[in-house]
Amino acid sequence: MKKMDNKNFIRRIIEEDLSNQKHEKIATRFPPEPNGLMHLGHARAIVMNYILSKDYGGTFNLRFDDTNPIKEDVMYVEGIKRDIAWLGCYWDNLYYASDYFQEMYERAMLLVKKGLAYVCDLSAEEIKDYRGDLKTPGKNSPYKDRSIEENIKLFKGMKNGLYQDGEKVLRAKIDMASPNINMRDPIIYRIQRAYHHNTKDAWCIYPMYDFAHPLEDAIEGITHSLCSLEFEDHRPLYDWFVKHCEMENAPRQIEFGKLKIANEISGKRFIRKLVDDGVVDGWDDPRLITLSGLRRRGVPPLAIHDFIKALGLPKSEGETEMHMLDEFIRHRLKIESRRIHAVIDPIKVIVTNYPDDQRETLTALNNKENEALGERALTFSNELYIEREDFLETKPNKKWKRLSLGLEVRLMHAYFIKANEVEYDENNQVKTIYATYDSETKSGSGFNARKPNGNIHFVDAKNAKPTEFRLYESLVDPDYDSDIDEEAINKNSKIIKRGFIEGNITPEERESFQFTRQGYFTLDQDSNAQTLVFNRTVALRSSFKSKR
RNA sequence: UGGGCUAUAGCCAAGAGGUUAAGGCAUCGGACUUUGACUCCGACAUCGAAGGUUCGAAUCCUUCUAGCCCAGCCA
Repeated sequence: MKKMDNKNFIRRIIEEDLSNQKHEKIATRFPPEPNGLMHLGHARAIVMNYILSKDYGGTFNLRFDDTNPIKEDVMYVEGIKRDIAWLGCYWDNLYYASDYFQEMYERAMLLVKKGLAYVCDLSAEEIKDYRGDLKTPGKNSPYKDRSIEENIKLFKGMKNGLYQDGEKVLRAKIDMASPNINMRDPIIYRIQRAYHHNTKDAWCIYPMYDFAHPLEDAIEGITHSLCSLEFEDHRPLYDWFVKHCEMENAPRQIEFGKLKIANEISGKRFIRKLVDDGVVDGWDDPRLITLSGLRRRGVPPLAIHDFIKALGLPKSEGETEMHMLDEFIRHRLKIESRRIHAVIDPIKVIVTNYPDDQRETLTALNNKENEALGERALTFSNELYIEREDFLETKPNKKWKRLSLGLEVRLMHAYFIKANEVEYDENNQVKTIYATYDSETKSGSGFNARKPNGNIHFVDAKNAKPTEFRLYESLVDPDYDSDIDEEAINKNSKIIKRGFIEGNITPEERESFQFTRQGYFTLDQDSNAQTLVFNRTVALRSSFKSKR
């Protein structure tokens, strides 16, 4: 796969700003609200803000937008930091919106003193009524004309806890008839007595996003403030606050399309329900596209970077197929992982002409495309396991390049074996294959007198590690074509198989392997001394089905 | 039907009046192969529609059509 890194309109803007000397260096930020964990969709914003700052020699801040204490929790602060660090997007500065509460209050007071903000006593419901709707203009609040002095006193009172929650709000004085509803005297501060994870009980008023966000950006000297499309009609307000609050730096808000993945669940509320109902095994379930889920599944962070870069930063909103990420994952794992044998669904093979008390050790390269990964010892005896799907009693067609009765295949890194007889179990399933091997055909010997009917992998049954394989399929039924809801959940999205890997392999923590001919798998934290547990990260591509 | 956006192949996405309309994923051929993998070669679009401007339009104009977002004291 060739590399690609799409140019995008934001790069163009940045390059212009740099060449015009509008900015000497740029500053970006990722501003999550700590009310849930990050998923692949957020990765676009995280990676792009990070990459852009690095590519143009600027800075990248991580800033928690913690302006609503009733929804937020330190637990998410820690989780988000961990996930972003895992992605390798190291921040130059870590800030919290709450660091700026005092300055925000002062700037809001400035607005009051300039006659650009007022305290409104309308109830939440009345404010909604006065706001009008999409087609009808709003009406002015009866409190809009209070004197500046009164507003100063009232706003101070709000801050000092003189009023009940919800009793008053501070509003910007803009235009109740604006076709842009965001400009209809938006609320700047609300009264909310809630314990804040950072500021504790210092404040009983909290700023609203539309007011807080531009100030946060301006205070940090952010030059390019990227956000998603739904904030496009908030931009006039963003600019209004920067201007009227007399901020020194005027950041530019630029909107891009959110990254949506087809057939995946990303709503925080939905994920939480799946976690609570036990449909998935926590926020880090490998079937989820949360960053923690992807990590547990074994996705290399750089594959996510590759994916994000390939997608670019468009203004259109489509749904990207998961296949695309899969390909970037394989590409990253291909070189960096050891390639070993694992039999996921075993059938026993008895090699009748190999002495029962004999065992030999063969050597195999761990990755022929990356010899730095060294080699390993692989054992061979008269009892082996091969993959159930690698055997059919009679060759079904000329394309069949696996084992059948009377045919010879090469066991990779070992010998040719020929299947002679099968034994069935009570369910009429093949239980044991009796085969003979040919000592002339040892791998590496240069034997080429006969061509085998294919090459398959195996594990020495006398030296095999019991392993649980967790094979994941889409959590969402691919055939479900209406909007994703609970009906769409694929109940068989997690398939557990029990088999073996080579006995001489000792995986490292979270090591990713290529199990030859099958796919990439990563050691799961549920592994223990008796049984290894592997998550399938992604299967190898296969043209087998389409050729059959 | 108020305002703000979007529309290029099955899926993403470059493209800024003159290019054979990049590239990736997927698909389909073929070569190679001790992974039916990898790799390599090859195939695969007239740009939402209709008009217009121009010697020349995916790019400019007009009118349509379709989809998304906005009426939280959420972000």
